[in-house]
Amino acid sequence: MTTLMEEQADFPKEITRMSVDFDRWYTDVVRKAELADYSPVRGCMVIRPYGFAIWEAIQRAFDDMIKSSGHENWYFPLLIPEDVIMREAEHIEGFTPEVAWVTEAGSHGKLDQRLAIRPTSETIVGTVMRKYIQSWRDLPQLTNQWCNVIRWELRTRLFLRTAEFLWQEGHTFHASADEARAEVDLILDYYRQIAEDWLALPVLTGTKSRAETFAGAEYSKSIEAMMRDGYALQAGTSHYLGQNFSRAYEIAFTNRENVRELCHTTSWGISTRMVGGVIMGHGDDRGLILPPKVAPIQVVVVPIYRDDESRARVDAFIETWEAGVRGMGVRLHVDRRDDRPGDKFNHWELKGVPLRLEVGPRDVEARQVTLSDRLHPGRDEKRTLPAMALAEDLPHELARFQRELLQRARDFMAENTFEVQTLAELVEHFKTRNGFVWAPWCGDPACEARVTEETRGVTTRNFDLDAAAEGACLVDGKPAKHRVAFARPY
RNA sequence: CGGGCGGUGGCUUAGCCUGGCAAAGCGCCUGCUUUGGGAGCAGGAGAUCGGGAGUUCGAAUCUCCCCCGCCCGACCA
Repeated sequence: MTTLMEEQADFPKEITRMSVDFDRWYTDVVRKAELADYSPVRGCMVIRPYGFAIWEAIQRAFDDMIKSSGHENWYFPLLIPEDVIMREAEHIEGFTPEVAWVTEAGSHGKLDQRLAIRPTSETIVGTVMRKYIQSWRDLPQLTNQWCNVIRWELRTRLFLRTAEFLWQEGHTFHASADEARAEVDLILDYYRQIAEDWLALPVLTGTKSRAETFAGAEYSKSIEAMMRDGYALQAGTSHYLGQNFSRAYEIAFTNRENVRELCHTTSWGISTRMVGGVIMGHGDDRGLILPPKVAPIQVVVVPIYRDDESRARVDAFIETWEAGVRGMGVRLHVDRRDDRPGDKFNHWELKGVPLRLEVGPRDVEARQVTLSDRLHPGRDEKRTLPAMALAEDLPHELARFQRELLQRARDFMAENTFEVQTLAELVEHFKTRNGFVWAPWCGDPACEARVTEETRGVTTRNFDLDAAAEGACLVDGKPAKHRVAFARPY
């Protein structure tokens, strides 16, 4: 009884503990950390400044990457005429269940032709780009747009699956298949870098099975991250579309030999879902843990004082080093609210701020600050740093935190990655735990479907095309073509 | 889209079965006191009880329709 109460007292009272109910933990954290909230519109969310700032950091990082390789930002229309979106059969078949349509408009009344609200833009981009591409000299065209899309999802969750979400969608047009395939790999590696270097989330990179491939693509590749509950999150996809779309939209060019050829195209995207990945990939029972590189606030300062006099002394002390620290590019916030320190500690831990500096009269005396680390929140693990070296030390502490967070996630992924040879072993595994499970697979969609059926929801995530497969398919025993990762997906 | 549950000040909820002045804790505002891990006292503001229709002298409460959310299932490039 006492133990239970003490234990509970040690954790935020406003969020459900992860170990009790992961889904509720997630929703509680998203809302109480002020990342996002529900809206009056079914399945659509409001992204609040603290959550949007994380997305903005991801945007900046990725935008810089693609600009460095010659990609350009465009904007294409939100509304896509029905005849345009319908032209690629396989594509529209895949999307039809989720497309929202505009059928009437203001005083105009019913429209002659329905307009789809973009669920993705391959069709409109192809239709538009067709007129800018005539010669091999016009290629490659490396386009990207940052926008919103609508997919009428039946079950929604904040950030992870919403009816409207924000993303970037890249659409590129190439003269050869090899060049387009290389583009797919380049972008996939950018996505890996965003995940690992910025979000501190290790990922599996590989090719999707036929069943998991984008509608209309020749093949799709993805990055898959592991969440703290062992579920997989597809956090980015890069597709080789072959000539499927250029055939349907007549996107052709005249080559060096004066022969007309169809373009080879790609498309790729990451979305606000990545913010969900950060939350579920790093969080704990106290709330969020944010990677310094994308944290809206990297260091929070909590002044501690007894009276007006000590308050003035503490403030003056903070001012002696605050500008210097900011000058090093550190996103610092001084919490001067008239609340008690304990309140502030819990508040900023819930919001996942990497580092906290506690500054009280004792620190002022010693010309130092007390450092508390979100990865080691215990009272016993606080350290002190000399104030005069803060501008130098804090960037190092943040870099250390970033490394440690990535290592922690890597360790977690390693501890939750397994290997099996048979369907029976795989089914047994998923009865008691989650994680990534590698197994040999013959490539037959029927075998894949069988796994999903017997495990009630486990699917293939991706596989390395170049890796040699050994052994017999876990389902039908035929020679394995791939070593594929299975997991429960979000 | 099917089955189940829920929506009451900013938040968490009680009240609903059995119709009769809308209530508590937290948060918010003011003052005092306090401040090194979620303080205390005093006073105050804040709700057309998710929306609409109906039954009734009277509806948060009963009936019907709709909206939003949660859980389970189906679906998910």
